[in-house]
Amino acid sequence: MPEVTASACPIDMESLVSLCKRRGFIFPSSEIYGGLNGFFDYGPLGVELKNNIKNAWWRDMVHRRDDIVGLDASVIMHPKVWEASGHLEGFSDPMVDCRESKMRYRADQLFFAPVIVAGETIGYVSVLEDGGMEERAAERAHDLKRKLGKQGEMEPLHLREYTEARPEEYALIPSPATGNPGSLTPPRDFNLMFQTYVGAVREEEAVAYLRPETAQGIFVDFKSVMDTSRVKLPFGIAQIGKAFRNEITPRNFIFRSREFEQMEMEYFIPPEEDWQVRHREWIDWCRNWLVGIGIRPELLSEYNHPTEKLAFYSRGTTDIMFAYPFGVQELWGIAARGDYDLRQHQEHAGKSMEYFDESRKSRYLPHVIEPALGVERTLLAVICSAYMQDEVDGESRNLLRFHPRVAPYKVAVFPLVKNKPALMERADAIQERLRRRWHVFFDVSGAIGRRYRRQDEIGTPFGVTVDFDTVEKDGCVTVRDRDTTRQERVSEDKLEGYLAERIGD
RNA sequence: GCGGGUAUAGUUCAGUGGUAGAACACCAGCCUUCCAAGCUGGCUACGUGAGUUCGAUUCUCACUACCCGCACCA
Repeated sequence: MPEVTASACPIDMESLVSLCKRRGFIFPSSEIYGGLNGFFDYGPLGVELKNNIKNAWWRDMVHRRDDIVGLDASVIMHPKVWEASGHLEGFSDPMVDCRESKMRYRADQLFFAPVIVAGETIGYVSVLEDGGMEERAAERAHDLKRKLGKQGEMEPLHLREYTEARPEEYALIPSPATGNPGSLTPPRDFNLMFQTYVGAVREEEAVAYLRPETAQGIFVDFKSVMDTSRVKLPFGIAQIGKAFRNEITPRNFIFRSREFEQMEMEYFIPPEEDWQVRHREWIDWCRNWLVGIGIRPELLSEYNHPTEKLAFYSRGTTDIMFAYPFGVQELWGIAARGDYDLRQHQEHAGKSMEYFDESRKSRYLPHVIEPALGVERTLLAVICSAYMQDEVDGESRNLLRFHPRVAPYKVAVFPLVKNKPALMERADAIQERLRRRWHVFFDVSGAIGRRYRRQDEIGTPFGVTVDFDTVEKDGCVTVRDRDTTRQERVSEDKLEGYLAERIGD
């Protein structure tokens, strides 16, 4: 299989951002006040596209399966949820900057050790974490000893994380970039959770957090759902909702923003079931779903997290990647999380999270497979997949070939000309009727060709034109196809059925 | 967070120390019998805040946002 690269993406970043703004898909947040880094607004077309993506996911994930139920938990939850989940502790990365070289490192990936020769500390060495760091640290220690002309036996190096350095040691540890001590800052915490206060009084006890992921709502409500929904293992709980992360550097348009929306599902399975089989099933399901809403399969790839780099609670994670204009990046993460989350909440809350298995007459904590997908990342992938330029009769044409399921407008209705009342009335009656079922765009101004092109650019799959024959002769309208520009005469009473067949849902 | 670049109309771009122009787009009217036609008219901009100056969109500084690279992304 050929490697998927960003250059495969049919649109560059600048054109993409410009198109989104120009056509009313996405605006910078609070633009009249200068904008706000990491936040975005969705315009008339953007909100339709976004809702269509969410609805498609919900229908396929919840309505069209008998083993998954839905949930909508609150954004702000008890602060202890985030203690139990590990986000309060682990969602922050201590960072260290080198003031001289302007390099930045994660403090837990920077290791240091004092060099002790003949009982005297002659200096420090530092290395970045990797397989050969022990050897490199030893080399540097010997270099240091030689440089200072010290004699005597060197004690074995004891490497420690920079996070464990004592304050008086910060100035003594050399920067890995320059080799000189004195330029490293103390480790600084970046907590990615937004803080707020519950109630009008701003005091410590009132501190709460905006959720950084929707998944914890599912784990916390696991028992309630189980007790009320007559679900039996294996089963899943799905949720769509906003999440917030105070990212250090939001980048790449809506790809990494501070306020975003997740579509997450936790699929609970018996602990002894072969999780790898389930995991694979879900990866395939997710990939098929993406292709089904119009994402181009040749822009998708998979990335398996190497076992040694997995988060401690994860047994295996596969990302479905997409070739965005700015690189091949994670779109959908499918993680096997074991029973970590339920176990944590069981311990912290002191409430049993166990499932009683009727068939085995035993109690246990289920394990979980978690497919987690960002709505905005999906939306971006949908636009990138749909974008194309082609040529019609020598004229270049921009179009978005949205799958009808996600297209903001499903059909546009036009009177061929607007200065003939008979055509106007008939077209108006048709749009009224179609509007009961679909989102319809009604456009009377300009030449008919221009109106077709306008719809091409916003991805409306079908155009319906009322002409003189419609009114005077055969009662048929012209249905024009966005992708092929081909036209077909369809009798007015068959129109709705004709469109329904092609739009689906 | 660091370095570099950018900021003028909805978009893409001109331009000036003395109140800004084009193209396309958009709106209205006329015309128009199926792929961005034509004519007429119209709307809309110097990112924000200071400073220098008689006067700043233009020069200076700060801020904000965006783009590229680095770093980061439990």
